Amino acid sequence: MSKTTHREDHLKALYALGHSGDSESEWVSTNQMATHLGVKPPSVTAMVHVLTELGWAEHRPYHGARLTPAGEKLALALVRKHRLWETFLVERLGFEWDEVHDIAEQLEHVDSVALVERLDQYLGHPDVDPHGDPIPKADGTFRNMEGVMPLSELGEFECAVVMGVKANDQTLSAMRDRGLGLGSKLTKNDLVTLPQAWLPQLMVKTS
Amino acid sequence: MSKTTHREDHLKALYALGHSGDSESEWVSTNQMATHLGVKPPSVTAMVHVLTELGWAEHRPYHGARLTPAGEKLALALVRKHRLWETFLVERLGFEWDEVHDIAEQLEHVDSVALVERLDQYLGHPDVDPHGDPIPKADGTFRNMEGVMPLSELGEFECAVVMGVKANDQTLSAMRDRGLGLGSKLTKNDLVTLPQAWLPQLMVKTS
DNA sequence: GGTCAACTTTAGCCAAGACTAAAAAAAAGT
DNA sequence: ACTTTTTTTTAGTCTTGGCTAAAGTTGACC
Ligand SMILES: [Mn+2]
Ligand SMILES: [Mn+2]
Ligand SMILES: [Mn+2]
Ligand SMILES: [Mn+2]
Repeated sequence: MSKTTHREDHLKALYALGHSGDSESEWVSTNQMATHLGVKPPSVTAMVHVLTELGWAEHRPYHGARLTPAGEKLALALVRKHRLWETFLVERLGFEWDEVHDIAEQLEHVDSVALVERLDQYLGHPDVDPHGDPIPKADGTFRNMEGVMPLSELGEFECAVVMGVKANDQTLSAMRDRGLGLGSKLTKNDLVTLPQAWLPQLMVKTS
Repeated sequence: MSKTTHREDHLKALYALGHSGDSESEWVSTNQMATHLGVKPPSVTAMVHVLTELGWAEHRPYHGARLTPAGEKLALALVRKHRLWETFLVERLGFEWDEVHDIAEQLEHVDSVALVERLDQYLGHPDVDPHGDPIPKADGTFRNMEGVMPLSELGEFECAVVMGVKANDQTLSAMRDRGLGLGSKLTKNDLVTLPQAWLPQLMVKTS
């Protein structure tokens, strides 16, 4: 990878791991980063030092790292590109939702502001990507996602609609085989029928 | 750049420089490669050794390098990707023909066979890119381009049609300002009116 | 054929990012 | 509180692809 691509992957990892909860940006441990990126901890320490030097992250030794506001802005731009490309691949090229992540992982590093903005326009300024994840706008704002929660945390309900899904490609493929997709309607009965592992992965809204 | 991207750029350079004439693949000098790629000659020598080791090029020291059949196949796949992306950028995203080369230079390195084939289908299997250059098919065959020659080599003619153009972005932009594009009709008068430097760059066919 | 200029390769160095092994710090257990 | 385990950092090495400077080769020109 280019120097830039490398830094971008670490920024994205910091962003993804720091926002896994609903709370503010959390401190992310070196081990978490290493696991997420598929490298060894010393490599992460080195890159965190670089990001700190660039003003994109701050580092408390033996405690963790997190993005600065500047780093967060860059990370959001990457997430925006990733999700726009995924949308293009599914909406225009006819890929399935379990086939696009790895390709978007490469496309997100193409450097051209004009390209991102034209792509966004071409796709009609979509709000969410094929997995129901919100696409940040150019200014970094998000679509409001309130009322959406994991199926596992839903209490009493009559009917729920799938608004998104947090799963790897293999699980996404299996869900597709069962006819699950964005907009699918679920009933109480599905709580028992579906694989239990999927319940926290299916993001739903009552209807 | 990634290891792969680097090798690919050298393969493309060998291809481009080795096919500049109409003849078979020619030996390409180290200096030519270095100039083309914007690096110093020793760097080229090193990469040529790597490509030779991989069976993609052959090297006659102090004489030059050229692609093997295996290397040529890989180079053609890259040219295919580059030109398909350029076509997408112009036809679908509305870029001008002088804005797409640098972006395609990045997109061509995205690694996914399925992506290239779906893109080709999405674009309706185009024969030529926005600059009139033929797009190799998946099997490596080309559209026949006979009858096309530089305007400077055209003898007597009544009317010629622009079939392609060999120019950098700056020149392409200037041509666009003059209303020139693929399909533009030229008359004898243009031989005097147009900038003389453009005559060998405008590929035309008599009509 | 000898000389010289141009080109190419080799030799040796640097930067970036990976790794392993060892040291240091923090957390956990008793 | 003291020991032990886990996590993180540092130290040192490897790979890849840049570079400059020096040496080698080719070929052109007398
Ligand atoms: Mn990536
Ligand atoms: Mn997604
Ligand atoms: Mn390229
Ligand atoms: Mn082109």
